[in-house]
Amino acid sequence: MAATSTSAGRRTLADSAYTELKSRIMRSELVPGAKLSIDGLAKQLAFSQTPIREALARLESEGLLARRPLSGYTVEPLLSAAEFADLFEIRMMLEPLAARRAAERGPDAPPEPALGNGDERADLLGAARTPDPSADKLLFTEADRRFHNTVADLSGSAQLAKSIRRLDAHLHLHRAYIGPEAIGETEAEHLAIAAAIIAVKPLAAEEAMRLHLERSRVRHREAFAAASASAAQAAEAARPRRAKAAR
Amino acid sequence: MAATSTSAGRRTLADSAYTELKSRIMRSELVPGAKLSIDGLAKQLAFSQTPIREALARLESEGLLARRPLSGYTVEPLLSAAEFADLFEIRMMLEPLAARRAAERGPDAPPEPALGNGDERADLLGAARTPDPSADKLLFTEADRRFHNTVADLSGSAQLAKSIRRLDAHLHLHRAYIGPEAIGETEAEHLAIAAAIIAVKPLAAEEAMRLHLERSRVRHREAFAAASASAAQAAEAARPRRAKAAR
DNA sequence: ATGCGCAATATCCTATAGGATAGTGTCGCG
DNA sequence: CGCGACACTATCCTATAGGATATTGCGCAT
Repeated sequence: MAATSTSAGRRTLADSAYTELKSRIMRSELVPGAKLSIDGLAKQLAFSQTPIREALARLESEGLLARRPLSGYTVEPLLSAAEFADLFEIRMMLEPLAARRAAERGPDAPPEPALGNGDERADLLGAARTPDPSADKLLFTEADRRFHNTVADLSGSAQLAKSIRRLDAHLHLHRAYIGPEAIGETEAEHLAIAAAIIAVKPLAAEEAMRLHLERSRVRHREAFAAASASAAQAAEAARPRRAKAAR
Repeated sequence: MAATSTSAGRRTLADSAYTELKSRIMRSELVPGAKLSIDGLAKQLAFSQTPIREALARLESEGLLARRPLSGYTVEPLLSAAEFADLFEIRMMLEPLAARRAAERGPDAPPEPALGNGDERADLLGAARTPDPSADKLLFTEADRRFHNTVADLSGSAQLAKSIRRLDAHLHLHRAYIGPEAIGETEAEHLAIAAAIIAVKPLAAEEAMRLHLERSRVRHREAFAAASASAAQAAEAARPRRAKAAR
């Protein structure tokens, strides 16, 4: 699930720290601009510094954190309006292709070993279904990401899947600000895409994804203003002396 | 230059280790499948384990290394033929757009603070020029990467630039296998793209980039076979008892 | 001869301590 | 009253040591 997948086996402390910190960023417990103290986190999570360090290095590589060599890590700022538009433009190029490929491959395509577990196809409809109309926003966020990642994996192209997967790292805040009525629309569009893929209709799948992204972009645009405003004041609140610093 | 840019200031040991290890992978001193011992590297580079750990974590996030939780890091395998094709298909979507944008912005575009230093435009022609017809292959590799990254930065879209930048991580081996006559062709195509951007001709720049990628794909395809064969036997040689393990 | 189980080793993972550096607050001077 | 220099503190960076785990090699039974 993580972009940096720990294939299988034991969960090491570095993995736990990585998951925990990423979750906090997703939940907006760590607002953009907040400073992450390295041994502060170590004490707080009851880990040593080394696993924290490793987790922070990964998060920096993903673009969620910024590092200033002898000064510490800070949470990267929110997407600007221009970056937001660019992001959707890129998605609009990549994801419809992924949907088309997923449909083209058909139900009995050879399972790509490098990609997911192989049961993505069975999971497709499940992933398309959003958890609950009035459930936690975070669940919706996660479900949305999961569906798009599932389609990306089904495309059979590891490169494409990785590119798509890396894009949505910055969408968490905007997703969180989406309205409840949008959840139903999103689910319907997801189901349409899934249906086209299952029915092996490549062009329909591509078009459905394109439509979904276009509508999603409009939906998010409203949420974008709210998120920006909220984040701005949160960042302002974080500016004073170690306000939101991780204790 | 590195995808994980260390903004500015001091170079920490972790940065040095990161650069050194990445360089070794680029030079094929570390072949795919080779095992990277963590304290072996520490002794060899005369660092402690912690900075090595941090460097490895970053390289893993970039996709150059694979990690198995309690077993160590290994160099990721070379691109398969299918992945190679996919990679160029993605580049073909992203990079022409970047070239067009770079030309559209014109010479006096507001310098994007989040992006490079701002002197990319002045550097464009310099970057287009390949170092030497018969120079080291590694220099060509680096120059090629630099030119494409420069164009990506000039696009003004941070998201687009990051997406493009992340793609070329796996191209190093194939670039290294390119023939000397291809270097001249590459330079000519680069110069054409740069000229179109400088002349503020968006459509020409886009088309020039598309043409360059198409020709590049054909050129690389031949190199691909050679690289695959060589890498296969190298991986075979690395299979036996810790053959290429980092001492 | 082949497959299985056990022991030894190398390696990773984690914890703690010390040196170095950037940021902050205070004091004194112009 | 404003500004510069100094010292202090918090934090990062690096190094070393010990416990836990996977892998490897050997021996034995089938």
